[in-house]
Amino acid sequence: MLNPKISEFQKKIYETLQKVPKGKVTTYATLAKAVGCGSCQAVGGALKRNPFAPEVPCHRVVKSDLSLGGFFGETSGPQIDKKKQLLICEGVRFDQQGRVLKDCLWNAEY
DNA sequence: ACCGTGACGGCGA
DNA sequence: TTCGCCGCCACGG
Repeated sequence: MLNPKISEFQKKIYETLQKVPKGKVTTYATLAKAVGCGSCQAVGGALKRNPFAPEVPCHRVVKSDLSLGGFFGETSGPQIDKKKQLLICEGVRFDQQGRVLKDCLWNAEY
């Protein structure tokens, strides 16, 4: 549905995520700070149960160490591979370590 | 590089 | 409705 009942907490996360331009990625910690939350895991949990799958680009969120992190509840597997391909498709580059290049990170500290 | 702890929200029993 | 446990993490030792 377009209007499921969600908490303001998740709403903020989704809006912040939508501010991330295509071809760029952000981290859980950055999102957590953006919403004023001290827990990065809470952010991940919200994305995990993200009711707006294609609407909210949850695939543009990576871990603070620039690794892909998880995707739809899978820390590894076909979902993660899909996530990687999706990011590449948007223009995000990866190194041989499977990490996102830092210049692809979205600077939210303006 | 690895393991343990910290922190916050959501969901299940 | 309340309590407890888990989770797409982060960071320090």
